[in-house]
Amino acid sequence: MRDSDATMIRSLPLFHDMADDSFEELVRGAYVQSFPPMVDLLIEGDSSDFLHIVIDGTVELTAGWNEGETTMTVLREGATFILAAVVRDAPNLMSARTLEKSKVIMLPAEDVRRVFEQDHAFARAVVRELAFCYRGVIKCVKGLKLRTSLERLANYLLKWQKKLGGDACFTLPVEKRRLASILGMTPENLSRAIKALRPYGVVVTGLNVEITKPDDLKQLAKPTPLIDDTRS
Amino acid sequence: MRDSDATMIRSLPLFHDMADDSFEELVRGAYVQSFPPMVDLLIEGDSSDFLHIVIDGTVELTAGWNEGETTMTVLREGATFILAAVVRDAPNLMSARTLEKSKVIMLPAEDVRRVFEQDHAFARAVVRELAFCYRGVIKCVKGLKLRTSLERLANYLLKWQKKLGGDACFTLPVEKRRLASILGMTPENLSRAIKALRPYGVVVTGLNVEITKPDDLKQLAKPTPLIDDTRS
DNA sequence: CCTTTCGTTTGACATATATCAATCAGGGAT
DNA sequence: ATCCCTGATTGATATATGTCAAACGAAAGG
Repeated sequence: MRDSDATMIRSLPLFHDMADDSFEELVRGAYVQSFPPMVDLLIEGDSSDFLHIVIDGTVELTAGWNEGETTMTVLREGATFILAAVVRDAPNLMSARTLEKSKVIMLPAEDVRRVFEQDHAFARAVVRELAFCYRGVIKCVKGLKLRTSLERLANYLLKWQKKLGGDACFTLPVEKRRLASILGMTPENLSRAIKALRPYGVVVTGLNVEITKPDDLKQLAKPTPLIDDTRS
Repeated sequence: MRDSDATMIRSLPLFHDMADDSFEELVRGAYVQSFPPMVDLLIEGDSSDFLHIVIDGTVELTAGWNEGETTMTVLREGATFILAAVVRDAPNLMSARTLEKSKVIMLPAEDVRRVFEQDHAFARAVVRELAFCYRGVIKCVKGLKLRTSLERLANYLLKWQKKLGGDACFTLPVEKRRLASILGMTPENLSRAIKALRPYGVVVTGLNVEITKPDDLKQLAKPTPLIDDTRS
C-alpha cells in the first residue's frame, strides 16, 4: 500500500483515533486494488473475508430476490462496507460492484477482528460507525414506509443540493435508472415524477438539476432531520 | 433492582461476557419500571438519556412523518432499544410505547458510555448487538423493496410459524392492524391479503393461524435466510 | 343482559405504481 | 460524419395499494 493510501484511510473516523501500531498491523495485511467499472466485488450470500474501503470511484450495494434486484446505496470515497458482516462473521446481505473505475482497500476480516480485540479506540470507532450505518438504514425504512415516491424524490433532490453546496444548480450523482432503484421505483416512474416536480420549480436536463423555487419544493417534500439528515 | 431482574439481563448477550464489576456499575444506576399498556416511553426526536431493555411485556417502536405513523418493530423480553442513539448521543429516530403491561430497565446513557470505555468484553458485545440490529433493518428494506405486500405477509407467517415451534397452528403475536403497519400496508389490505392466501392453505381465525399446505405457501413466499432469518 | 366501543371485514372507488411497447436522444466507436 | 448501443422518455394499460363508508363481530363495562 502506498503512503498516500494509508494516510487517506488513517484520516477516516474509523481509523483516526486508533494506536499507531494497531493501524500498522491492519495496514500490513491490506490489499489495494483498482477495478474497472461494473466489476463484482462481493456476492450476496457469500462469506465476508475482507472489510472494504472505497478509496476512489463509486461502488454500488445491491440486493436481489426472485429475479428482482434493487440498489441499496451507492458508496463513494471514504465509505466502508460490510463491516457488520465482518463483525458477526456472517454472510453478506448485499452484493457490491463498481460503477466507475474504482480503487478499493481490503482489510482481512481476521486482522480487523484481532485489532478490534486489542485497540479500544478502534473498538469505539467501530461502534460509532455501526450505529451510524444503522441509523442510516432506519431513515431509509422510514422514507419507504411513510412517503410516496414523489416525496422521496423531492427530498433526495433537496438533500443533494445541500450536500453539494446549496447552489440552485447541481448534477445528479448517479444515473437515473440507478436513482430510481435507490428510491424504490421504476425508471419510467422516475421520469414521470421528475415531470410532476416541474410545478415546484424543478428543472432536470440530463443529469443537471435546477431548483428554482426551493420553498415550494420544501413545502412538498417536508424534509426532516429524522429522515433526511445524512450525518447524525 | 431485584436480583431476578439483574440475573435476567445478565444472561442477555449484551451483558453476558462483561466483568462483574462493570456489570455492577451499570446496574447500580439502573431504573426498573412497570408501565401500563399504551404508555409512551420515548418520543421520536428527543435525546436518548437511557438505554432501554424490555424485561417483560411488549414495546412498539414507531416512526411518524406528516400525519402518518408506521410501526417499525415490536420488541419482547430481552430486547434492547435505542442503543445506536445512546452510542452516538443523537436524537431518537423512533418513538416507543408499551403495548401490554410491561417492565422495562433503563440504564443511564452516561453509565453505558463510561462502562463501554472500560470493559472490552462489553464493547465487543455492543458491536455485535449493533451489527445484528443493522442487519435486521437491512433485511427489512430488502423485503419492502423487493416483495409485494402479499409476499411479505406469506413470509411473515412462515417466519413466525418456525419461531413458535413449527406447528401447523399458531397465534399471531400482534393484533392485525399493527401487523399491517409492520408489513407496510393498511389493515383493509391485510384483510384481503389474508383471504388471498387461502388457496395456499392459510386459514386465519381471529389471531389464530393454520397453515395446511406449507409447501404451497413456501412456493409463493420463496423465503431466504438473507431476508427472513431472524438470527445471523 | 344489554350496550358501547373498537377492531375487523367488505365493497366501491380512487390513486399510485408497475409493465410493456415504442420512440427518442446522446455518447462512443468505426 | 454515421451508426449503434444504451439509457431516457412517452403513452397505453394493468396491477397493486390506499381511501372511504358501511356493516359486522367480539370484548369490556355498566
